[in-house]
Amino acid sequence: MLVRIDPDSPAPLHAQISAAVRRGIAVGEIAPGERLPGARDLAAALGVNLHTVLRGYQELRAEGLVELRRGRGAQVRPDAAPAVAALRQAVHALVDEARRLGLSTAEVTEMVREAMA
Amino acid sequence: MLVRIDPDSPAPLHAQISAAVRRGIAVGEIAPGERLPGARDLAAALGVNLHTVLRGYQELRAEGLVELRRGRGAQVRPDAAPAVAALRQAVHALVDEARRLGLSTAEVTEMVREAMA
DNA sequence: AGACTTGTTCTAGTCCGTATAGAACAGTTA
DNA sequence: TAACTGTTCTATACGGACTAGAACAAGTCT
Repeated sequence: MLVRIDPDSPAPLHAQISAAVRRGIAVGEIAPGERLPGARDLAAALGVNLHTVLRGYQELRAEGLVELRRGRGAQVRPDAAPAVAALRQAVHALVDEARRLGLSTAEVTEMVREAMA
Repeated sequence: MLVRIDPDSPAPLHAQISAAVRRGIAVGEIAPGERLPGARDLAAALGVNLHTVLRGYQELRAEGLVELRRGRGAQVRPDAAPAVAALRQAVHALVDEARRLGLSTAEVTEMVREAMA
């Protein structure tokens, strides 16, 4: 499991961490039941404080994606997964509307690129 | 034109202001060429500082939705087509969800490219 | 049982973005 | 000219994000 962080991003570090794990689950990089790296280990690897990582993990727990237990660590809940399918569906709806307006692929992807920036 | 603000929202006030105007354009509440309320007036109406409103307006200018000129005020650009604004809003929503999932810009644009093909 | 690991909780401090406030400035309009 | 409107500047206050260190509690492993 790989977690990347951008210190220059306006997004809070804890949000970036939870997003990275969320993405891993959504894409299938992280399987349900799998253990996440220990908070102290990940904090050291990212050059970030322990509490920052814990906060990201706790956000994931609040969403029901992972379980946190002392001694055991953070574990992806067995019933976690979809999300990406829903996103893909939203993309289709968006693309249909864009096509109806006569926008090109380049124009739409550029809008996405701008919005992501 | 009606702009609503929620002081308790975690979203910054300037972002709420620009979002409200963006939505107004998208839904057609605000027509292209129409003038937005003066920054000082809107600030007083919302119980907010002048600079906060101006910042929201400037965000809209950065997106190409409005023009700002001294003495004239804020004016919705003639080419700010409501439909496109609506699509832009949809893109924003999609991008927000994608970001929440931790997807990269490349991954999202690729999903769009596939869907457009 | 005992040692170790891991999340939990607490206090405390720094840093930065948000928002406020006031003032002076520069185009636009009537 | 006079009033209006965005622009720019300085300054202050507040809160969230992040860091830091420590003690604590539940689970794991030998």
